[in-house]
Amino acid sequence: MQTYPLNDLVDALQASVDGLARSASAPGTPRVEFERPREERFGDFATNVALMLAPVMGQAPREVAASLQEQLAGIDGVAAVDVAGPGFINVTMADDWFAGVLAAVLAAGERYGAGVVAEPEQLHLEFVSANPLGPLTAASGRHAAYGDSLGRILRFAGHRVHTEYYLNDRGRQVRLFGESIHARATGGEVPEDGYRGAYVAELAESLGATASDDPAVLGRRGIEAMTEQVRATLERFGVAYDAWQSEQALHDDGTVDDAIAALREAGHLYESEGATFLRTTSFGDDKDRAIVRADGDPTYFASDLGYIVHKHAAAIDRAIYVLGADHHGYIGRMTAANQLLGHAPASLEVLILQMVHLTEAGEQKKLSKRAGTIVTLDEIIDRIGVDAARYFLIQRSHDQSVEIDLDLAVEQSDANPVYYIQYAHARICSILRKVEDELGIPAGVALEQEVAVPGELLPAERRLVKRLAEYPTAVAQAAERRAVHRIPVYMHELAQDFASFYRDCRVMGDGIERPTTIFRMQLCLATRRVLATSLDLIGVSAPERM
RNA sequence: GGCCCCGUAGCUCAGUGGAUAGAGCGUCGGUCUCCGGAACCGGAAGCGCAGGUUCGAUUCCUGCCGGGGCCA
Repeated sequence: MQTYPLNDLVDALQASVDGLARSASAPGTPRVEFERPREERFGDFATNVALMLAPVMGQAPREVAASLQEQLAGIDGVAAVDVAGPGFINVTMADDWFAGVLAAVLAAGERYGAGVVAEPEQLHLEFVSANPLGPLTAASGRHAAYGDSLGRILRFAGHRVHTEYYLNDRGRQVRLFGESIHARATGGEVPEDGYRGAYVAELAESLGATASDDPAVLGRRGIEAMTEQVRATLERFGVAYDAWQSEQALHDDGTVDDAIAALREAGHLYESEGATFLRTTSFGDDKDRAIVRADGDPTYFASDLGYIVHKHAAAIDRAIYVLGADHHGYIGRMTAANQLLGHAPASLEVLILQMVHLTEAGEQKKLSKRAGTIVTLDEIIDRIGVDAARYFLIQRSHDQSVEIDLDLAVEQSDANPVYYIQYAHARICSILRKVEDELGIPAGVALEQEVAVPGELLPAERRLVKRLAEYPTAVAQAAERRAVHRIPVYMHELAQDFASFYRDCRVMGDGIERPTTIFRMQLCLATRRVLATSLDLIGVSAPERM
């Protein structure tokens, strides 16, 4: 596990806390966490660990804080330690420590903030997996943006991640899809619950479908064509999978049969009214689930069983499913199936994404793929661009529904926070260009110089370095909690801190000595680095000019 | 009827037990001889309701009310 300056500070205090807890034979020891103090004048970092340690020590919080205070004061880089309020410990860092942080960022380069997980896992991450029976919708766009970003974050944090799109390319829907295409080609009636979107007619034409075509064949060909379209949309959206897994292939290669055989062997199956059921209730599901219908046709759930076997064939620690809120009912049967197949409960993790609402002209749009009233991901990208779309779709917690006002996104795109962050990046590039042009100091020269604080740090400089120091923590939180939105929140804060620095601290100009210019260039370089890597974590570009 | 998510500022949302609850948009008022004004500074404005656990609850638990969704 990679550690960074802030980790070192936490570890040092943790050691003191552990020692104190041991000396008092306390049963447990609280975990040290640093946060921002209530007010900046209190110090650079604050911790409430004394408040948590007090009950297990049987002492007053302020007493505990006082004992920790001495030990903290002895740590390298700590300038002052104060106890405040009910027992908060506020720490002020020395300028040298800030220089050390900056040096650490520059030395780590694009790997700064990487490798923060203590126990790396082999992860299988499945997301989107929308039926290829139509174009990707806005909701799929959220899944794509979230899943892809999560994959990037988990990898960056230190996990090994394999991403997959599961393709539902068999079953009743495929037949219906073929019949719908056939109907469009011949001018006949689209089946009762068939697909009516305009794209079906276009598909019929591009496939050259005629009345003599077999609907079943049309369905397969239609799915192939739609899959290619889905793939193209995702590629345009910056989303690439390690693999695409066909449902049909799981049947063709015997994986589904093997899964069923294994479950039968273990005695988890039974027959009822001609159908075969899996005893998912033995692991908490609401009811047992059919896996083979009375007519001998395997259900979708049977395919899911095969897919679980397929995922675990790669010796993974955990399979992560990103599902929509409309699929939360699947959690029970999936977790049960995972355990019936002999895997530990923790080896399957389901993340539920809430819905995406689109509003236009002041009213919420009703979306239905079958009725053909959809807003496609391609349309959204056309209107607001990949960067804004990805940012919009992940900036909220995954268990919060997302609203996109299409009019606002177009007309007031300047108000989009993604531009604010990109602007900070572009502005830094501009400053560095200017310093090179006018003073003849290229970025490379500043990078090679040892970091040295010229004189005393200004508040805006301290704020900016502190924010940079917090980046590894933000990455770790995003990864641990699967909280992709932590990244845009962090980036925005960083961009704000840079804006204040820009206002208060000139990199070049009258009265700015060379050491100051070099130091501030280094600050710019470190900030640009973190902006660029964090933007990349969510698949958004970091432009040098806007 | 059962289950899931949500209720924080006018709006959209951060904040998974600790100090005086934050940001964007909107609003009101300021800042342009200055490295990019797509900017900066400041003001007004908020935890749905009621219990419980705790030294301490926006956060955890229960009930109610309200919004959304899935299943039957």
